[in-house]
Amino acid sequence: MRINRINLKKRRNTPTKEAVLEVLATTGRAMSQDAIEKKIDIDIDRATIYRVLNRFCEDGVLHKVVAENGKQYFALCMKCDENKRPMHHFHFRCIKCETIECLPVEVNFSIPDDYLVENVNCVLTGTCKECSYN
Amino acid sequence: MRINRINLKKRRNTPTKEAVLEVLATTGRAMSQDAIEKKIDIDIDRATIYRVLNRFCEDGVLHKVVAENGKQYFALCMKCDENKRPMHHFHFRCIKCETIECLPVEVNFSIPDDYLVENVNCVLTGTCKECSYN
DNA sequence: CGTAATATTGCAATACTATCGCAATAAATA
DNA sequence: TATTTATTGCGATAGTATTGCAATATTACG
Repeated sequence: MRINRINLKKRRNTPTKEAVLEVLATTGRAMSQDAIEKKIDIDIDRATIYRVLNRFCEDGVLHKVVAENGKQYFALCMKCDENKRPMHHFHFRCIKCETIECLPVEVNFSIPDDYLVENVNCVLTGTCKECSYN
Repeated sequence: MRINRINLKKRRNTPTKEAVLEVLATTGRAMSQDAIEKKIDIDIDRATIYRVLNRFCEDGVLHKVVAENGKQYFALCMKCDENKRPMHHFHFRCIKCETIECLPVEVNFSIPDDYLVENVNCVLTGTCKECSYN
C-alpha cells in the first residue's frame, strides 16, 4: 500500500491534464507554459495550464526548472525508467531551438552540513547538439 | 597595455555606480535590484540600478545569477583575490534570510563536445548556515 | 441512473520583474 | 568654460505567473 503523505488532495482526470502530459511525453523535453499551449490542439486557458503544471509538480509527476531567462520549464520525472535520470540533473537550454532538455548528467556538490538544501536548479545555456551543426 | 575587446564604450564614474559597488562589496553577497536599492542611502531609480548592474556585467565586474524564483541576482566577480572563486560556482539562496551567496564550490559537468555551453546557472535553495541554527 | 460534493476551468484582474524611449542632467575632455 | 555624450529619471511597456470568483465538469454514492 502506497501512501502519498505529501499531497492528500483528490485529483480528477481531465482532458487538459491528459493533453499536457501527452505533449511532455512526446517531446521528451522541459517545456514552458506557452510552448505547451502551442503544442496542444484544444484551446486551454493559460492559468489552467499553470495550475495543472504546478499540481503535477506537487504530485511528483513533473519537475520544474527556471532558466536564466527567468522562465519556468516543466519536464516529466523519469523515476522508474530505463532512461533513468539522476535525482538532480543538469538541464540544457538551447538558445537556437529554444528548447530545454534534461541531461543525464548528475549534479554533484559538497557543502557543509549546516546548509539545508531543498532545491537544485542547474541550467546550462548555449547551442545544443542538433543546432550546433546548423 | 590592456585592451578590453568586449566592450569599447566609455564609462563614467557616478555616485550610483559607487554606491552599488560599495553595497555589493560590503555584503559580499549576490543581491537583487530591490535589495540593493534598499541598502543604498541615496535615492536611485529602479531602471538606473538595472542599467548600472547590466553594464557592470558587460564589463566583467559583476556576474548575474537567476534563481528559481525567477529573480536576477548580481555579485562581484572575484577574479584576482585570495577569496578566489571558481569560474563557474554554485550559488546558495536562503529562503529564510532571502540572500544569495556565492559558494566556493565549482560546478563540474561533462557533456558531449557538440554542445556549446555559453552560460552556467546553478543555484541551490534552502536554509543557510546561519539560519539553520535559528 | 441521478444527484450531491467538490475539483477543475475560464476569464479578468492583478502582482511582479525587468526593459525601453526620450528628454534632462552630469561627467570627462579639450 | 564649452562641448560631447554617457548617464539618469520618469513614465510607459513587455513579459511571466498567480489569484479570485463564478461556472463547469468529474467523481462518488445512494
